[in-house]
Amino acid sequence: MTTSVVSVTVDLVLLTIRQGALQALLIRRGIEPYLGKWALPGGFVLPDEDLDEAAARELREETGLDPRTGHFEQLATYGAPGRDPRGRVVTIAYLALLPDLPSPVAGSDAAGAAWRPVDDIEAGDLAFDHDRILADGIERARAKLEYTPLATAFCPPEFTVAELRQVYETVWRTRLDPRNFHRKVTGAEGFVEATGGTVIRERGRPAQLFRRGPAALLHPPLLRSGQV
Amino acid sequence: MTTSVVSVTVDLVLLTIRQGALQALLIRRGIEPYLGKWALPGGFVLPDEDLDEAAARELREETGLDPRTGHFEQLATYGAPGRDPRGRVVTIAYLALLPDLPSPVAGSDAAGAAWRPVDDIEAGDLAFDHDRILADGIERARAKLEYTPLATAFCPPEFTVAELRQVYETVWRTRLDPRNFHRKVTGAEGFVEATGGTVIRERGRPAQLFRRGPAALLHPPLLRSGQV
DNA sequence: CGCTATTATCGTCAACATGACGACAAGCGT
DNA sequence: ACGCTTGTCGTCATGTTGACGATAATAGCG
Repeated sequence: MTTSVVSVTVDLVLLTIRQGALQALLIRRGIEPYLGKWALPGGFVLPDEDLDEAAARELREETGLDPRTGHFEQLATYGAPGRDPRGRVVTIAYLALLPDLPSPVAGSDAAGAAWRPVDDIEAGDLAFDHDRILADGIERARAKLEYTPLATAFCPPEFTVAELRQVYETVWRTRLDPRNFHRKVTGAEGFVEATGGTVIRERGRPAQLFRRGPAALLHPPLLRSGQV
Repeated sequence: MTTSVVSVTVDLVLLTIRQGALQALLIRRGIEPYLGKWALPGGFVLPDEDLDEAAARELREETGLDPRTGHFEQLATYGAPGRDPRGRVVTIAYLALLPDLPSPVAGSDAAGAAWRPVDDIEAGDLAFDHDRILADGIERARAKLEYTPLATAFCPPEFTVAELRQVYETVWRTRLDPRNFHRKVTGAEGFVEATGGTVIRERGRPAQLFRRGPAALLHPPLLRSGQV
Protein backbone atom coordinates (compact mmCIF):
# COMPACT_ATOMS: atom_id res chain seq x y z
CA MET A 1 0.00 0.00 0.00
CA THR A 2 1.42 3.33 -1.03
CA THR A 3 1.49 5.60 1.98
CA SER A 4 2.63 9.00 0.87
CA VAL A 5 4.18 11.48 3.24
CA VAL A 6 1.42 13.80 4.27
CA SER A 7 1.45 16.76 6.61
CA VAL A 8 -1.65 17.51 8.59
CA THR A 9 -2.60 20.98 9.70
CA VAL A 10 -5.58 22.68 11.27
CA ASP A 11 -6.90 26.01 10.05
CA LEU A 12 -9.32 28.22 11.92
CA VAL A 13 -12.22 30.24 10.65
CA LEU A 14 -12.76 32.62 13.55
CA LEU A 15 -15.83 34.78 13.17
CA THR A 16 -17.04 37.59 15.33
CA ILE A 17 -19.18 40.67 15.03
CA ARG A 18 -17.35 43.95 15.41
CA GLN A 19 -18.52 47.39 14.46
CA GLY A 20 -21.73 46.00 13.02
CA ALA A 21 -19.94 43.73 10.56
CA LEU A 22 -19.18 40.04 10.40
CA GLN A 23 -15.40 39.83 10.69
CA ALA A 24 -12.84 37.04 10.39
CA LEU A 25 -9.47 36.82 12.06
CA LEU A 26 -6.67 36.79 9.51
CA ILE A 27 -2.93 36.42 9.91
CA ARG A 28 -0.37 38.08 7.70
CA ARG A 29 2.04 35.32 6.78
CA GLY A 30 5.60 35.84 8.02
CA ILE A 31 7.11 32.90 6.17
CA GLU A 32 7.03 31.36 2.73
CA PRO A 33 4.97 30.30 0.94
CA TYR A 34 2.63 33.24 0.36
CA LEU A 35 4.87 35.48 2.50
CA GLY A 36 3.08 38.72 3.26
CA LYS A 37 -0.32 37.41 2.22
CA TRP A 38 -3.30 37.15 4.53
CA ALA A 39 -4.32 33.68 5.62
CA LEU A 40 -6.43 31.88 8.15
CA PRO A 41 -4.66 31.15 11.41
CA GLY A 42 -3.54 27.57 11.78
CA GLY A 43 -0.61 25.25 12.12
CA PHE A 44 0.65 21.72 12.17
CA VAL A 45 -0.95 19.03 14.28
CA LEU A 46 1.58 17.73 16.81
CA PRO A 47 2.48 14.04 16.92
CA ASP A 48 0.45 13.15 19.99
CA GLU A 49 -2.37 15.58 19.61
CA ASP A 50 -5.96 14.96 18.64
CA LEU A 51 -7.35 17.22 15.93
CA ASP A 52 -9.69 19.10 18.25
CA GLU A 53 -6.81 19.68 20.66
CA ALA A 54 -4.62 21.05 17.92
CA ALA A 55 -7.36 23.43 16.84
CA ALA A 56 -7.97 24.52 20.43
CA ARG A 57 -4.25 25.08 20.96
CA GLU A 58 -4.02 27.20 17.83
CA LEU A 59 -7.00 29.22 18.99
CA ARG A 60 -5.28 29.90 22.29
CA GLU A 61 -1.99 30.77 20.62
CA GLU A 62 -3.51 33.13 18.10
CA THR A 63 -6.12 34.84 20.21
CA GLY A 64 -5.54 33.91 23.83
CA LEU A 65 -9.12 32.67 23.88
CA ASP A 66 -10.40 29.52 25.47
CA PRO A 67 -12.32 27.27 23.07
CA ARG A 68 -15.18 27.15 25.58
CA THR A 69 -15.77 30.82 24.85
CA GLY A 70 -18.32 31.00 22.09
CA HIS A 71 -18.79 28.01 19.83
CA PHE A 72 -16.26 25.65 18.32
CA GLU A 73 -16.79 22.86 15.79
CA GLN A 74 -15.07 21.02 13.00
CA LEU A 75 -15.91 22.51 9.62
CA ALA A 76 -14.46 20.36 6.84
CA THR A 77 -11.22 18.91 5.51
CA TYR A 78 -9.35 20.08 2.45
CA GLY A 79 -6.67 18.03 0.79
CA ALA A 80 -6.36 18.72 -2.93
CA PRO A 81 -2.89 17.63 -4.06
CA GLY A 82 -1.71 21.07 -5.16
CA ARG A 83 -3.19 23.18 -2.40
CA ASP A 84 0.16 23.78 -0.69
CA PRO A 85 3.34 24.23 -2.77
CA ARG A 86 5.45 22.65 -0.01
CA GLY A 87 3.93 19.24 -0.65
CA ARG A 88 0.96 17.22 0.34
CA VAL A 89 -0.80 19.02 3.15
CA VAL A 90 -4.22 18.03 4.36
CA THR A 91 -5.91 20.59 6.56
CA ILE A 92 -8.82 20.14 8.90
CA ALA A 93 -10.69 23.43 9.17
CA TYR A 94 -12.47 24.45 12.37
CA LEU A 95 -15.13 27.08 12.77
CA ALA A 96 -15.42 29.25 15.86
CA LEU A 97 -18.07 31.86 16.60
CA LEU A 98 -16.80 34.33 19.17
CA PRO A 99 -18.06 37.37 21.03
CA ASP A 100 -16.36 40.67 20.34
CA LEU A 101 -13.33 40.55 22.58
CA PRO A 102 -9.99 42.32 22.98
CA SER A 103 -7.64 42.28 20.02
CA PRO A 104 -5.88 39.10 19.01
CA VAL A 105 -2.30 38.40 19.89
CA ALA A 106 0.02 37.96 16.94
CA GLY A 107 1.43 34.46 16.83
CA SER A 108 5.10 33.61 16.53
CA ASP A 109 4.96 32.80 12.84
CA ALA A 110 2.78 35.70 11.88
CA ALA A 111 3.78 39.27 11.18
CA GLY A 112 0.37 40.43 12.32
CA ALA A 113 -3.17 39.45 13.03
CA ALA A 114 -6.30 41.46 12.35
CA TRP A 115 -10.04 41.20 12.23
CA ARG A 116 -11.26 41.90 8.72
CA PRO A 117 -14.89 42.33 7.60
CA VAL A 118 -15.67 39.30 5.51
CA ASP A 119 -17.39 41.43 2.88
CA ASP A 120 -14.07 43.17 2.22
CA ILE A 121 -12.25 39.93 1.50
CA GLU A 122 -12.26 39.17 -2.19
CA ALA A 123 -11.43 36.07 -4.19
CA GLY A 124 -7.66 35.71 -4.35
CA ASP A 125 -7.00 37.78 -1.24
CA LEU A 126 -6.06 34.82 0.89
CA ALA A 127 -3.25 32.30 0.71
CA PHE A 128 -3.74 28.66 -0.27
CA ASP A 129 -7.41 27.71 -0.65
CA HIS A 130 -8.38 29.79 2.34
CA ASP A 131 -10.93 31.80 0.34
CA ARG A 132 -12.93 28.65 -0.12
CA ILE A 133 -12.53 27.55 3.49
CA LEU A 134 -13.64 30.94 4.76
CA ALA A 135 -16.65 30.92 2.45
CA ASP A 136 -17.63 27.46 3.65
CA GLY A 137 -17.33 28.60 7.25
CA ILE A 138 -19.52 31.64 6.68
CA GLU A 139 -22.14 29.55 4.95
CA ARG A 140 -22.11 27.06 7.81
CA ALA A 141 -22.61 29.87 10.30
CA ARG A 142 -25.48 31.33 8.29
CA ALA A 143 -27.23 27.99 8.08
CA LYS A 144 -26.74 27.12 11.73
CA LEU A 145 -28.32 30.33 12.93
CA GLU A 146 -31.62 29.06 11.58
CA TYR A 147 -31.90 25.87 13.56
CA THR A 148 -29.62 26.32 16.55
CA PRO A 149 -29.14 28.91 19.28
CA LEU A 150 -25.58 29.56 18.10
CA ALA A 151 -26.22 33.24 17.51
CA THR A 152 -25.69 33.57 21.26
CA ALA A 153 -22.07 32.51 20.72
CA PHE A 154 -21.47 35.92 19.14
CA CYS A 155 -22.81 37.64 22.24
CA PRO A 156 -21.30 38.24 25.68
CA PRO A 157 -22.72 36.10 28.53
CA GLU A 158 -25.54 38.58 29.05
CA PHE A 159 -27.18 40.31 26.13
CA THR A 160 -30.37 42.00 25.03
CA VAL A 161 -32.82 40.82 22.40
CA ALA A 162 -31.76 43.73 20.22
CA GLU A 163 -28.14 42.63 20.35
CA LEU A 164 -29.15 39.11 19.37
CA ARG A 165 -31.20 40.53 16.54
CA GLN A 166 -28.20 42.49 15.31
CA VAL A 167 -26.28 39.23 15.17
CA TYR A 168 -28.88 37.75 12.86
CA GLU A 169 -29.13 40.90 10.79
CA THR A 170 -25.37 41.09 10.39
CA VAL A 171 -24.75 37.45 9.58
CA TRP A 172 -27.73 37.14 7.25
CA ARG A 173 -27.39 40.64 5.77
CA THR A 174 -31.08 41.37 6.28
CA ARG A 175 -33.31 43.53 8.41
CA LEU A 176 -35.65 41.81 10.84
CA ASP A 177 -38.76 43.23 12.45
CA PRO A 178 -37.87 43.93 16.10
CA ARG A 179 -41.36 43.05 17.39
CA ASN A 180 -41.68 39.73 15.59
CA PHE A 181 -38.08 38.83 16.38
CA HIS A 182 -38.68 39.49 20.06
CA ARG A 183 -41.75 37.29 20.01
CA LYS A 184 -39.99 34.41 18.31
CA VAL A 185 -36.82 34.49 20.39
CA THR A 186 -38.60 34.65 23.71
CA GLY A 187 -41.11 32.07 22.50
CA ALA A 188 -38.63 29.45 21.30
CA GLU A 189 -38.24 26.89 24.07
CA GLY A 190 -34.87 27.18 25.82
CA PHE A 191 -33.32 29.69 23.45
CA VAL A 192 -32.81 32.48 25.99
CA GLU A 193 -33.50 32.98 29.69
CA ALA A 194 -34.13 36.31 31.36
CA THR A 195 -31.54 37.14 33.99
CA GLY A 196 -33.78 39.71 35.62
CA GLY A 197 -31.40 42.59 34.99
CA THR A 198 -31.86 45.45 32.59
CA VAL A 199 -29.51 47.82 30.81
CA ILE A 200 -29.70 50.95 28.78
CA ARG A 201 -27.75 50.73 25.54
CA GLU A 202 -27.30 54.23 24.13
CA ARG A 203 -30.84 55.61 24.09
CA GLY A 204 -34.38 54.50 24.73
CA ARG A 205 -36.19 52.25 27.13
CA PRO A 206 -34.00 49.88 29.16
CA ALA A 207 -33.83 46.38 27.76
CA GLN A 208 -34.09 43.10 29.62
CA LEU A 209 -30.93 41.07 29.87
CA PHE A 210 -30.89 37.43 28.78
CA ARG A 211 -28.42 34.62 28.86
CA ARG A 212 -28.23 31.58 26.64
CA GLY A 213 -30.81 28.87 27.41
CA PRO A 214 -30.31 25.11 27.50
CA ALA A 215 -31.72 24.25 24.08
CA ALA A 216 -29.41 22.72 21.46
CA LEU A 217 -31.93 23.14 18.66
CA LEU A 218 -34.51 25.84 18.03
CA HIS A 219 -38.18 24.96 18.04
CA PRO A 220 -39.54 26.52 16.03
CA PRO A 221 -36.54 27.56 13.92
CA LEU A 222 -35.94 31.09 12.65
CA LEU A 223 -35.95 30.62 8.91
CA ARG A 224 -34.07 32.90 6.57
CA SER A 225 -36.70 32.58 3.85
CA GLY A 226 -39.34 34.81 5.43
CA GLN A 227 -38.90 38.26 6.89
CA VAL A 228 -39.16 37.10 10.53
CA MET B 1 8.17 22.66 12.89
CA THR B 2 7.64 19.05 13.84
CA THR B 3 5.95 17.31 10.96
CA SER B 4 5.12 13.81 12.07
CA VAL B 5 4.58 10.99 9.61
CA VAL B 6 0.87 10.74 9.08
CA SER B 7 -1.13 8.41 6.91
CA VAL B 8 -4.37 9.66 5.45
CA THR B 9 -7.29 7.40 4.68
CA VAL B 10 -10.89 7.79 3.64
CA ASP B 11 -13.68 5.77 5.23
CA LEU B 12 -17.17 5.42 3.85
CA VAL B 13 -20.48 5.38 5.64
CA LEU B 14 -22.72 3.86 2.99
CA LEU B 15 -26.37 3.84 3.94
CA THR B 16 -29.29 2.32 2.13
CA ILE B 17 -32.75 1.02 2.93
CA ARG B 18 -33.21 -2.70 2.44
CA GLN B 19 -35.97 -4.89 3.76
CA GLY B 20 -37.53 -1.97 5.58
CA ALA B 21 -34.42 -1.24 7.62
CA LEU B 22 -31.65 1.33 7.46
CA GLN B 23 -28.53 -0.66 6.58
CA ALA B 24 -24.84 0.14 6.35
CA LEU B 25 -22.26 -1.54 4.19
CA LEU B 26 -19.58 -3.24 6.27
CA ILE B 27 -16.43 -5.06 5.29
CA ARG B 28 -14.99 -7.99 7.17
CA ARG B 29 -11.33 -7.15 7.56
CA GLY B 30 -8.94 -9.54 5.82
CA ILE B 31 -5.74 -8.09 7.25
CA GLU B 32 -4.38 -6.95 10.58
CA PRO B 33 -5.17 -4.98 12.63
CA TYR B 34 -8.65 -6.06 13.68
CA LEU B 35 -8.46 -9.10 11.36
CA GLY B 36 -11.87 -10.68 11.03
CA LYS B 37 -13.70 -7.69 12.53
CA TRP B 38 -16.30 -5.70 10.68
CA ALA B 39 -15.32 -2.21 9.58
CA LEU B 40 -16.38 0.60 7.33
CA PRO B 41 -15.03 0.33 3.80
CA GLY B 42 -12.15 2.64 3.09
CA GLY B 43 -8.51 2.88 2.17
CA PHE B 44 -5.48 5.07 1.79
CA VAL B 45 -5.53 8.27 -0.18
CA LEU B 46 -3.15 8.02 -3.12
CA PRO B 47 -0.31 10.53 -3.53
CA ASP B 48 -1.91 12.57 -6.31
CA GLU B 49 -5.52 12.17 -5.41
CA ASP B 50 -7.93 14.69 -3.95
CA LEU B 51 -9.91 13.50 -0.94
CA ASP B 52 -13.22 13.40 -2.80
CA GLU B 53 -11.61 11.40 -5.58
CA ALA B 54 -10.20 8.89 -3.13
CA ALA B 55 -13.61 8.43 -1.54
CA ALA B 56 -15.27 8.05 -4.95
CA ARG B 57 -12.67 5.49 -5.99
CA GLU B 58 -13.21 3.48 -2.82
CA LEU B 59 -16.95 3.57 -3.42
CA ARG B 60 -16.44 2.18 -6.89
CA GLU B 61 -14.02 -0.47 -5.69
CA GLU B 62 -16.20 -1.67 -2.86
CA THR B 63 -19.61 -1.48 -4.45
CA GLY B 64 -19.18 -0.89 -8.15
CA LEU B 65 -21.38 2.17 -7.71
CA ASP B 66 -20.86 5.55 -9.26
CA PRO B 67 -20.75 8.39 -6.73
CA ARG B 68 -23.37 10.22 -8.80
CA THR B 69 -25.83 7.53 -7.79
CA GLY B 70 -27.58 8.73 -4.67
CA HIS B 71 -25.90 11.37 -2.55
CA PHE B 72 -22.28 11.78 -1.55
CA GLU B 73 -20.73 14.24 0.88
CA GLN B 74 -17.87 14.66 3.28
CA LEU B 75 -18.88 13.77 6.82
CA ALA B 76 -16.06 14.58 9.24
CA THR B 77 -12.44 13.85 9.99
CA TYR B 78 -11.13 11.67 12.81
CA GLY B 79 -7.54 11.74 13.94
CA ALA B 80 -7.13 10.83 17.60
CA PRO B 81 -3.52 9.68 18.14
CA GLY B 82 -4.36 6.13 19.22
CA ARG B 83 -7.19 5.37 16.82
CA ASP B 84 -5.08 3.04 14.65
CA PRO B 85 -2.46 0.77 16.24
CA ARG B 86 -0.28 0.99 13.12
CA GLY B 87 0.55 4.62 13.81
CA ARG B 88 -0.83 8.02 13.19
CA VAL B 89 -3.72 7.68 10.77
CA VAL B 90 -6.11 10.51 10.04
CA THR B 91 -9.27 9.49 8.25
CA ILE B 92 -11.71 11.63 6.35
CA ALA B 93 -15.13 10.02 6.53
CA TYR B 94 -17.63 10.33 3.70
CA LEU B 95 -21.35 9.72 3.81
CA ALA B 96 -23.29 8.23 0.91
CA LEU B 97 -27.03 7.65 0.72
CA LEU B 98 -27.84 5.02 -1.87
CA PRO B 99 -30.88 3.33 -3.35
CA ASP B 100 -31.31 -0.39 -2.74
CA LEU B 101 -29.11 -1.94 -5.41
CA PRO B 102 -27.50 -5.30 -6.17
CA SER B 103 -25.12 -6.73 -3.61
CA PRO B 104 -21.72 -5.17 -3.10
CA VAL B 105 -18.55 -6.64 -4.51
CA ALA B 106 -15.98 -7.72 -1.96
CA GLY B 107 -12.83 -5.66 -2.26
CA SER B 108 -9.36 -7.10 -2.55
CA ASP B 109 -8.40 -6.49 1.07
CA ALA B 110 -11.69 -7.68 2.47
CA ALA B 111 -12.85 -11.20 3.23
CA GLY B 112 -16.41 -10.15 2.66
CA ALA B 113 -18.83 -7.27 2.43
CA ALA B 114 -22.40 -7.16 3.66
CA TRP B 115 -25.23 -4.80 4.31
CA ARG B 116 -26.08 -4.82 8.02
CA PRO B 117 -29.08 -3.15 9.68
CA VAL B 118 -27.65 -0.30 11.70
CA ASP B 119 -29.85 -1.17 14.67
CA ASP B 120 -28.10 -4.55 14.91
CA ILE B 121 -24.65 -2.98 15.16
CA GLU B 122 -23.66 -2.50 18.78
CA ALA B 123 -20.90 -0.54 20.47
CA GLY B 124 -17.64 -2.40 20.04
CA ASP B 125 -18.77 -4.36 16.98
CA LEU B 126 -16.66 -2.37 14.57
CA ALA B 127 -12.91 -1.93 14.19
CA PHE B 128 -11.09 1.30 15.04
CA ASP B 129 -13.44 4.16 15.93
CA HIS B 130 -15.87 3.16 13.24
CA ASP B 131 -18.77 2.87 15.69
CA ARG B 132 -18.50 6.55 16.30
CA ILE B 133 -18.10 7.41 12.62
CA LEU B 134 -21.13 5.34 11.70
CA ALA B 135 -23.19 6.97 14.44
CA ASP B 136 -22.17 10.41 13.21
CA GLY B 137 -23.15 9.47 9.67
CA ILE B 138 -26.55 8.22 10.73
CA GLU B 139 -27.20 11.35 12.73
CA ARG B 140 -26.17 13.51 9.77
CA ALA B 141 -28.57 11.61 7.52
CA ARG B 142 -31.41 11.98 10.02
CA ALA B 143 -30.86 15.70 10.32
CA LYS B 144 -30.51 16.32 6.59
CA LEU B 145 -33.83 14.65 5.82
CA GLU B 146 -35.54 17.54 7.58
CA TYR B 147 -34.20 20.38 5.50
CA THR B 148 -33.11 18.83 2.23
CA PRO B 149 -34.66 16.56 -0.40
CA LEU B 150 -31.99 13.92 0.27
CA ALA B 151 -34.53 11.25 1.13
CA THR B 152 -34.88 10.85 -2.62
CA ALA B 153 -31.28 9.59 -2.71
CA PHE B 154 -32.52 6.40 -1.05
CA CYS B 155 -35.08 5.90 -3.81
CA PRO B 156 -34.76 4.71 -7.40
CA PRO B 157 -35.11 7.38 -10.11
CA GLU B 158 -38.90 7.02 -10.04
CA PHE B 159 -40.74 6.42 -6.82
CA THR B 160 -44.09 6.87 -5.15
CA VAL B 161 -44.96 9.13 -2.23
CA ALA B 162 -45.46 6.04 -0.08
CA GLU B 163 -41.94 4.85 -0.85
CA LEU B 164 -40.57 8.24 0.07
CA ARG B 165 -42.58 8.16 3.27
CA GLN B 166 -41.12 4.76 4.12
CA VAL B 167 -37.66 6.30 3.79
CA TYR B 168 -38.54 8.91 6.38
CA GLU B 169 -40.21 6.39 8.64
CA THR B 170 -37.24 4.06 8.46
CA VAL B 171 -34.52 6.62 8.96
CA TRP B 172 -36.37 8.49 11.70
CA ARG B 173 -37.87 5.38 13.31
CA THR B 174 -41.34 6.97 13.42
CA ARG B 175 -44.69 6.60 11.78
CA LEU B 176 -45.94 9.45 9.66
CA ASP B 177 -49.50 10.19 8.66
CA PRO B 178 -49.81 9.28 4.96
CA ARG B 179 -52.27 12.09 4.20
CA ASN B 180 -50.30 14.87 5.82
CA PHE B 181 -47.04 13.55 4.42
CA HIS B 182 -48.51 13.52 0.93
CA ARG B 183 -49.69 17.10 1.33
CA LYS B 184 -46.33 18.33 2.55
CA VAL B 185 -44.18 16.51 0.01
CA THR B 186 -46.25 17.56 -2.98
CA GLY B 187 -46.57 21.05 -1.55
CA ALA B 188 -42.87 21.69 -0.91
CA GLU B 189 -41.51 23.67 -3.85
CA GLY B 190 -39.27 21.56 -6.09
CA PHE B 191 -39.11 18.51 -3.82
CA VAL B 192 -40.72 16.05 -6.26
CA GLU B 193 -42.14 16.21 -9.76
CA ALA B 194 -44.84 13.93 -11.12
CA THR B 195 -43.67 11.87 -14.07
CA GLY B 196 -47.22 11.15 -15.19
CA GLY B 197 -46.90 7.41 -14.75
CA THR B 198 -48.54 5.25 -12.13
CA VAL B 199 -47.75 1.88 -10.58
CA ILE B 200 -49.40 -0.63 -8.35
CA ARG B 201 -47.18 -1.71 -5.48
CA GLU B 202 -48.64 -4.87 -3.98
CA ARG B 203 -52.26 -3.93 -3.32
CA GLY B 204 -54.54 -0.95 -3.45
CA ARG B 205 -55.07 2.03 -5.65
CA PRO B 206 -52.29 2.78 -8.15
CA ALA B 207 -49.87 5.47 -6.99
CA GLN B 208 -48.48 8.33 -9.02
CA LEU B 209 -44.79 8.15 -9.85
CA PHE B 210 -42.49 11.03 -9.00
CA ARG B 211 -38.89 11.92 -9.63
CA ARG B 212 -36.63 14.18 -7.62
CA GLY B 213 -37.26 17.90 -8.15
CA PRO B 214 -34.69 20.67 -8.54
CA ALA B 215 -34.79 22.06 -5.00
CA ALA B 216 -31.64 21.85 -2.88
CA LEU B 217 -33.46 22.86 0.31
CA LEU B 218 -36.98 22.13 1.48
CA HIS B 219 -39.40 24.97 1.99
CA PRO B 220 -41.08 24.38 4.24
CA PRO B 221 -38.96 21.70 5.94
CA LEU B 222 -40.34 18.44 7.31
CA LEU B 223 -39.48 18.64 10.96
CA ARG B 224 -38.92 15.60 13.13
CA SER B 225 -40.41 17.27 16.19
CA GLY B 226 -44.03 17.01 15.18
CA GLN B 227 -45.90 14.04 13.79
CA VAL B 228 -45.96 15.28 10.17
C1' DC C 1 -70.37 -9.65 -10.85
C1' DG C 2 -70.59 -7.51 -6.30
C1' DC C 3 -68.15 -7.40 -1.91
C1' DT C 4 -64.22 -6.52 0.93
C1' DA C 5 -59.57 -5.36 1.91
C1' DT C 6 -56.04 -2.26 0.81
C1' DT C 7 -53.65 1.66 -0.52
C1' DA C 8 -53.72 6.53 -2.61
C1' DT C 9 -55.42 11.01 -2.54
C1' DC C 10 -58.43 14.97 -1.46
C1' DG C 11 -60.85 17.77 2.10
C1' DT C 12 -62.00 19.80 6.60
C1' DC C 13 -61.09 21.88 10.92
C1' DA C 14 -58.99 23.62 15.13
C1' DA C 15 -54.56 25.01 16.88
C1' DC C 16 -50.61 27.31 16.12
C1' DA C 17 -47.03 30.18 13.63
C1' DT C 18 -46.07 34.05 10.73
C1' DG C 19 -45.59 38.80 8.80
C1' DA C 20 -47.28 43.43 9.01
C1' DC C 21 -47.97 46.91 11.88
C1' DG C 22 -50.38 49.76 15.82
C1' DA C 23 -49.84 51.07 20.58
C1' DC C 24 -47.73 51.84 24.73
C1' DA C 25 -43.60 51.77 28.11
C1' DA C 26 -39.58 53.75 29.86
C1' DG C 27 -35.55 55.80 29.55
C1' DC C 28 -32.64 60.32 27.64
C1' DG C 29 -31.66 65.33 26.35
C1' DT C 30 -33.33 69.79 26.33
C1' DA D 1 -42.92 68.93 30.32
C1' DC D 2 -41.82 67.60 25.60
C1' DG D 3 -40.18 65.06 22.00
C1' DC D 4 -36.93 61.38 20.58
C1' DT D 5 -35.49 56.79 20.84
C1' DT D 6 -35.68 52.06 21.75
C1' DG D 7 -38.09 47.98 24.03
C1' DT D 8 -42.19 45.23 24.61
C1' DC D 9 -46.98 43.80 24.13
C1' DG D 10 -51.14 43.27 21.25
C1' DT D 11 -53.97 42.56 17.05
C1' DC D 12 -55.20 40.67 12.79
C1' DA D 13 -55.24 38.33 8.32
C1' DT D 14 -52.89 34.58 6.30
C1' DG D 15 -50.42 30.25 6.11
C1' DT D 16 -48.91 25.79 8.15
C1' DT D 17 -49.65 21.88 11.05
C1' DG D 18 -51.63 17.66 13.03
C1' DA D 19 -55.75 14.87 13.44
C1' DC D 20 -58.81 12.58 10.96
C1' DG D 21 -63.09 11.91 7.73
C1' DA D 22 -64.23 10.78 3.04
C1' DT D 23 -63.63 9.11 -1.48
C1' DA D 24 -60.93 6.84 -5.43
C1' DA D 25 -58.98 3.00 -7.59
C1' DT D 26 -57.13 -1.28 -7.66
C1' DA D 27 -56.80 -6.88 -6.42
C1' DG D 28 -58.70 -10.98 -4.59
C1' DC D 29 -62.47 -13.75 -3.56
C1' DG D 30 -66.84 -16.00 -3.48
